[in-house]
Amino acid sequence: MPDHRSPAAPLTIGETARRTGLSVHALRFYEREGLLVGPVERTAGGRRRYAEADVEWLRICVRLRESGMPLADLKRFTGLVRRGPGNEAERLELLNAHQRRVEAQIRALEECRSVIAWKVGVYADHVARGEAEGLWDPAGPR
Amino acid sequence: MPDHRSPAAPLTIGETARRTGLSVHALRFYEREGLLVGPVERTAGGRRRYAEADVEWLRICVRLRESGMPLADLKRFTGLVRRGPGNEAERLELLNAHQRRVEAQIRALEECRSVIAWKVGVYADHVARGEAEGLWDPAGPR
DNA sequence: CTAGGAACTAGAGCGCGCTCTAGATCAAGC
DNA sequence: GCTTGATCTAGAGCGCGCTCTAGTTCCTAG
Repeated sequence: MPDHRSPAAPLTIGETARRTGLSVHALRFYEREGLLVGPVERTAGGRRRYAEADVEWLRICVRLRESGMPLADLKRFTGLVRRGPGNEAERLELLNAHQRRVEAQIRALEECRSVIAWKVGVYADHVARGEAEGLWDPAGPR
Repeated sequence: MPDHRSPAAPLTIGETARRTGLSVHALRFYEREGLLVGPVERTAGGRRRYAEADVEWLRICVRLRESGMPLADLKRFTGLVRRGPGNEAERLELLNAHQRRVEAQIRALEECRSVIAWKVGVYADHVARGEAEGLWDPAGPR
């Protein structure tokens, strides 16, 4: 079965920035830091040309970063991937650990949310009462 | 046996740190930054004595911080509270805005979680297959 | 009285993750 | 050729939120 998709024209750094949500600066920074699996291609004039695979990898990086993975861990993970097949178990372990952290984060945020919601309730009540009665409790809620 | 509850014996900075989860350093820092509603009491010798109300306020601060509120916003909120009754609507607005951000954060994290879960699935599959067959796809998943 | 730990102040320092600068080069359109 | 804007490199700088230092003072126990 033939592949209908075009051979994915390489992207400039600007286009890659737009597609990943990273800044151009950040893209160069990530590269310097070794957060890309393979070396990025260059034009004769020295400009970077990103392949689709690079963009996909970067999108995963963005997710990992968004969810709080430190650059150091991301670097470790990238290193494993760069070293090629054979260490999938290790990669899995790393991702699993991160996943657990993400879940903990979500739980923590949900708790915060409920505390804030309670506080919002207190104020909403207070405001409603105030508007109704034009009277504030001098020792009201903080 | 001393009563840790009622007339709420004032707490040392160390005890307050333990109860709020903030460091002693952070407590002093917060005070300098004007993140406390009222001035903290002092002993004759100049040591801080925190009241229960301070601890409660700090616990809210911790939740707000944990959920990503910048110190600057926290400071604004504290300012409103310090100015006393009359600006509850403004406080409510601030908290509501933050609540929306928290919800957005949770949604974002949940999306990350699902991306990561997918990736974990890919690897888990890979590892299982590899253990079963002792064979790795040279162009396997990143 | 003495020792040891907790707390005090003012201010410097730090870790993270970019972000920005400077000065040069490249590439596309007129 | 010239202009304009994107990109290049190496490295400095920054914003945030604490954290740590130095040198001193307080307080409690023995």
